Parts: sequence; C-alpha cells; structure tokens
Amino acid sequence: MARVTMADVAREAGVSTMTVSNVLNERLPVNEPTRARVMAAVAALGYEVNLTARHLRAGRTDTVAFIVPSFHDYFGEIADKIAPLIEADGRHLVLERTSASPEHEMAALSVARLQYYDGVLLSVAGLDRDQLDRVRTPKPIVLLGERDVPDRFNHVRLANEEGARLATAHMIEHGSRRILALGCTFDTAHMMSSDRRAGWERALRDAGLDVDARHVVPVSTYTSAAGRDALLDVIASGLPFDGVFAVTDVIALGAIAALAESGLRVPVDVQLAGFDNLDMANFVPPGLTSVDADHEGVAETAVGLLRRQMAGWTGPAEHVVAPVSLVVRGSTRGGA
Amino acid sequence: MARVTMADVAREAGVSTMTVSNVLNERLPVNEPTRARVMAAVAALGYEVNLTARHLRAGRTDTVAFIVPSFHDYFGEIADKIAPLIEADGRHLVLERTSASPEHEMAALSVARLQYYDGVLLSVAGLDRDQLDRVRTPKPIVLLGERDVPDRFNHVRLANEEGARLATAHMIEHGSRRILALGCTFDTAHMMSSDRRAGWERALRDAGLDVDARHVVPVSTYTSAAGRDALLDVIASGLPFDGVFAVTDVIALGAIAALAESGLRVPVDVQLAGFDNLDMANFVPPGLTSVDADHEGVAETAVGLLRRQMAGWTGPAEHVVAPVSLVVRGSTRGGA
DNA sequence: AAGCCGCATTTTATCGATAATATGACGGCA
DNA sequence: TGCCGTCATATTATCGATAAAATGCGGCTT
Repeated sequence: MARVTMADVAREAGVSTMTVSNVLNERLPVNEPTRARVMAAVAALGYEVNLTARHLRAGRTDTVAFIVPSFHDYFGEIADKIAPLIEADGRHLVLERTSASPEHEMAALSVARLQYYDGVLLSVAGLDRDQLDRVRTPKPIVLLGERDVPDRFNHVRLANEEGARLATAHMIEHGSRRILALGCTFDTAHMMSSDRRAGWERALRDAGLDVDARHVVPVSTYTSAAGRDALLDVIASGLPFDGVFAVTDVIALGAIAALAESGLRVPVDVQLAGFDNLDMANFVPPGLTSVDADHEGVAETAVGLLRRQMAGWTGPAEHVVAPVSLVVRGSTRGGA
Repeated sequence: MARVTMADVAREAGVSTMTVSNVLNERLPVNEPTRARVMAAVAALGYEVNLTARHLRAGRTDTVAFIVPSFHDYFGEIADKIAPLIEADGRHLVLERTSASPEHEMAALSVARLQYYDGVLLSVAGLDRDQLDRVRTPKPIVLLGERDVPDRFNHVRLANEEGARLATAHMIEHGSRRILALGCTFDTAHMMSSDRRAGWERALRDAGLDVDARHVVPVSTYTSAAGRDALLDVIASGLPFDGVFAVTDVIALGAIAALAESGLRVPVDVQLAGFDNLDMANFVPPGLTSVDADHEGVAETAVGLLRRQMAGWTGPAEHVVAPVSLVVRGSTRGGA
C-alpha cells in the first residue's frame, strides 16, 4: 500500500523527477518521446500527485472554505449556490462548521486551520467586532452575515432593516394592526434580529401605528420549535395580534404550526411573513410570504470579492449591502 | 507577512526546533525553565503550527471528510449529527459536495483529494457498483446511502423497503385503498426509490389490494417542485387516489402544496406519508407522517465504523441496515 | 577513579513536490 | 575548427515539520 511517488515514476520512465513534474504541470517544454514515456509510467503505476507536498512547496491548495454556523437550511442553500462559482475557477469548495459558538469560530479562524485554504468565506454568527478584530490572517477572506465587522474585512450583508420594513408594511397595507416581531429582540448585540426589529418598527411608525414592546417576542434559539413555543406562549397569554413578522423562515414555519394548532387561520385571522425565502416557503400551504435575500446574488458578490483578493488585489475592503425584495404568497392578503 | 516558523521560535527561545516541537506536542519531556522560554517565544511571535508540513511529515491531518451530493436538507441534517461525533475524537469534519454527478463523485474520490483526510464518509448517490469497485483507496472509508455497493466497503443504509411498507400499511389500515407511490420507480438502477416502491407494493399485497402500475409516479428530480408538478399531473389526469406515499419528505412537501392547491384535504380526502422525518415534518400543518430514518443512529453507526478503521482495524467490512420506524402525525388518520 | 545510566537536548534524515539554477548536446556561423 | 546560443533535461535547495538516532552531562556504583 506504499504510495507511488514522483520518484517512482521518474525511475520507471528513466528520467528525473523534474521532468515528470514538468510533464504533469506543463511548465517547461518536454520532448514528445520523453513525455510519452512519462505518461506511460504514470498510467502503469497509477501515480497521483501528493497535494500536501505540493501545497507545502508551492503554497497553493486550490481549495476555498466556507465556514458556517451549521450545515442546516439557510447555509446549506447558500453553499449550494457558492460551490459552482468556486468550481468555475478550477477550485474546490469545502464546508466547515463552527456550531455558532465563539470558541469554535475562533478555532476555525486560527491561522493554523486557514492555511489549508487559498481563501475563506466566513459566515459570522458568534463573533463580535472585537473578537473579529483580533483575527489576523494573511489569507483572502470575505465575511458574510448580519454582524458589525471591522472595516478592514470585505463584508456582504443583507438589507435587514429594509426587508423587515417591506414585510411589515405589506401586512399593514392589507389590514394588520397588531403585528408581532417573532424572534426579534432589542438586544443590539445580536444585529440580525435587532436590525430586523428596527425595520418592523419603522414600518409601524411610517403607518402611524404605535410600537408595543410586548409585540417583540424573543426566541430561545433560531429553530422552528422555539418559534412555535414562543408564539404558543403569546397566544396563551391572550395578547391580541393579527400579524406576525418572523425573523427567519425557519421560525415562520414554527409560527405556522402554532397558528394551525390554535385554530387561527392564515391569512384570514393572522397574516404571516418570514425572511430568507427558503425553498420551502414556496410549498408550505398557503405559501409563505417572505423577504427574498437573493442568495444567488449574495453568493456572486461574495465570491467576486474573494476571487479579487485571491488574484492579488490589495485595495480597501468593501462593505456590500445586498438588496432585498418581498415575495408575496398566500400567507398574506396581498397574494393571489 | 512572512509566516512565523518553528525555527523562528527556536531562535527566539535559544533552543533547537525539536525542543519547540517537543514542548508543543508533549512528546519528549522538557525541563520546566526551557518549556517556559519556549512558550514565551511562541506567544511573543504568535506562532502557529503549519498543518500542511505536519501532515507531510507525520501523515495525519485529524480531519475527516463527509462527501455529499448536495449541501441541502437531508445531508445538512445528517452532517450536523455527524460533526459532534467526529469532534469528540479531537478531529475535524469538513463537507465536500459532488453535485450527484458520477464525474464529480469520482473526482472527489481520486486518491489525490482523499490524501487530505484521515478518513472519509461518502454518501453514494451517483456511482454504481462497478464504478465504486474501481475506487482503490488506502484510506478508511464508509459509504452511506441506498445503493448497492461492493462488499469490501463498510456501508450503512436504511431499511428502505420496510419503511415504505410501514408507511403504506399504516395508510391502508386507516382506510386508503388507492395509494400513489410518488417519486418511486421500477428502474432498479435507482435503488432508493425502487426499494421503497417494493415496500409500498408489499404492503398492498399483504392487504390483498392489487398493484396498479399507474400509481407509481416518477419525478424528474428529488425536489419539492418536481413532486408538486408530478402530483398535479396525476390530479389533472383524473386518476382517482386517496393516499400518497412520497419517497422523501422533500417530495412530500411538494405533494402537500399540490393537494392544497387542488382543494384536496389532508388527511380527510387524501392521506400522506413521507420518508426521512426531516425537522420540518413536525411543523408543516397538519404534521407530516414520516418514516424516521434515525439520523442520529445512522450517524453513530457510520462514525463508529470509520473510527474503527482509523484506529487500524482491518477486519472484514460491515454492511449495516439501520432500522426505521414510523412517526405518525396529522397527515394520516392514525394521528392524534 | 573509571564506567555506566538516565535524562534533556540537539543533530540528522526525511516526508514529496517544485523553483531556481546548472549541465550538456547540438546546430549555426565566422 | 572553435565559439556561442538554444533547447531539453538534470541537480540542488527548499517548503516546515517530526521520527529516530546521537550527544553531552551530572550522579551513582564498585
């Protein structure tokens, strides 16, 4: 089971290892008869290059990492969009996960691990600005996600506030007056949900409605189960409401379950809108109105920024806010 | 930006590189004063080990790959179960995807790429038995998935036929007589859907019902959209049915959409059951009855087999069939 | 006092490839 | 005939770490 090395191929073909290397990498020209002998030896021995050795010497892995909090849902969908873009450049995408804990995220960012990659896309979930500021890596890196990040990093995030405003305004326009912000929070440390709360709030103010703090309903985790439980608690408390803006589609799905269990009809009794426009939003009856985060566009932007850095660009970092739009479906009254 | 190497640390601490290595890896004992100087130098210079160099020399990466057809849904959920098990051994999990095409899968399996990992979990989607037989890798590897594989590979798959039988029998028991097999096929090359069709068929025969080939409804891809379209076609054709066994939950979700659009009530007019018991099955009203594939158990079994190989075991490969069970929810009439 | 042992540390060789440089053969030209 | 340039191929040095063997030194035995 001893691995076949370039030296074995060289011996078999009666040439030096450099000639083998030159044949395989087409760096220096090699005469046709020699090349043929080398190729024959490669085939006969079943030689394959040792990528680790190449990396150590040549400093290139042709591999890009996408580091995510979890492999689930949103990140899985984004990753499937990113992969073909990376592969189009002849590189390879791998996913790592951080469990959304700051320690894991720091570990994934340790310079040691980053060395395996030519570039890194990092979906920031657990790290705050100060922690990120401590990350000193010479590798090309692009951050994704709804946190505040140091200026020196390239960063792509969504128009969170605008998305939430759109969704909420749409429900107001179609008659809702007491709209819950499910999964939102006043805690500014968690930017995604506080930005989205801000958008919800702005829509209410724009419409001249007042903002009731009881309508901001936090969740324990960003899961459907937590969303359902939180909404069931609200229903049990008797607090009246006629609309729900869920901070993500995953939480909106939990809300759908809670409303169905409680006999509240969507959209007749309660309108509902989510955020992310996951694939399932199309199919869960009556169709989930959702803010479309344009995964495809986010993926292209992020990969574009990364590609530029990998090509040697060293200009100032960019901070892109990806536009959002509202996809209206049956869970709100504007739908067909 | 020149990287700090072990030699830099050694110079700073006034020792040899081997002493630095011994301090960091705790291989040979080092006197306390020396160790302290080394640690101080490491901290002062911000040294981090070069994992590529370590790999080349020591032949170990402490990394395991899970190679999947896509990052979506089922695979994302499984991966989230596998990751902690790998991490428990002090190793690291990364995901690669193959796009379910045989070429990509072969590329991911090329010995070259496998060298990056200490072990590989491969979810077989595109490769048939012959192609797999050509894969000659010295690395520990465990296959997952519903295909037929060569004996020499460790393999974990689900009790597909039994799961389909359970789901179908359950719907028969609660009154369905014409049950579609949505996403199933007679094509034996695709073992997952033909095995599940066999289970559906057996349940029908066990109940003394006859098997109507028109009830086997193929889908173009394993997506919700394809499931919905296929079922809408059936409905439009006028073929009567009162139950749907969907080959996966993702397809079942498409079926839910199609039924809702067509004004058919679940479970009153049509009962519906899926396969995989994805998280969303809990939340989509009225709750999706589904065959639970025991992700947790599958993950543990697969990682156990892999761990054994990585520890040096060379005994015969095992072929494990993971048991399944039916989780009854509101989409069938046995539910609460 | 010579010899031996255990311990801490250093030296040497190596993993497998490749960049940079060197060699050598051959043809052209004066 | 002798010198030079060109092209193909070979040598050498190196990437950064680590396994294995070597060194050196104080203490203990007899």
